Amino acid sequence: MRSLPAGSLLTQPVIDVARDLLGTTLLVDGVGGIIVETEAYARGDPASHSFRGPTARNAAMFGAPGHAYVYRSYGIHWCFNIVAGAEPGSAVLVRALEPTTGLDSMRARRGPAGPRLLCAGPGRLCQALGLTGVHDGLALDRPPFALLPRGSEPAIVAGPRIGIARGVDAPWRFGIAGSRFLSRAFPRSCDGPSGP
DNA sequence: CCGCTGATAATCT
DNA sequence: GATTATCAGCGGA
Repeated sequence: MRSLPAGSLLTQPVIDVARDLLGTTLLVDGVGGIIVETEAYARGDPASHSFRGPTARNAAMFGAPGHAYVYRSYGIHWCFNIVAGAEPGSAVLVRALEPTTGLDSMRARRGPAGPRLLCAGPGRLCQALGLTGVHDGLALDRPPFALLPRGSEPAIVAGPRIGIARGVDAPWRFGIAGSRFLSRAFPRSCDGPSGP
């Protein structure tokens, strides 16, 4: 199953790619769902792993767009990025999916959980889809990966990125407005029933 | 509902 | 030796 050629969408500025990936479907061995939350990490961005230049860990970030950058987080979890952007050293962290396919496989890996928490967060998402370091550097337009185009452009909300110590002012976290599958709510938005 | 804390290991200074 | 793009579990309001 082929989709989303690496040349077109993914070579725009990484901020744009982070927004354009919302609503697309990510599958790993046929298990996955709709991307509902992303974060952009740019070259020259103090929050990015690429900020201090290429290393063994971030090598994939300096490779071709359309490949995976997977790294271990806090010694426990994995985090999955889509290498993208007009410049090398940029990537989009995929933070949450709306699960649509292979829910049983996800529960088998994550344990019994409501659909809302299966892929809500970068660590949970990787556990549910079976993503690990072996996927680091792999191309996303061929198995086990599939990245399927979205239908129409969703309504998007933006806010500061989560869990970082530097670059906290950049509003480079993006989500589908009103999604129940986000890792956290967006601040100061009309997203949700109890808004101002 | 909210906030705090421990777990746990690669990576980098 | 410090830091880290996290999560589950717990306690309190």
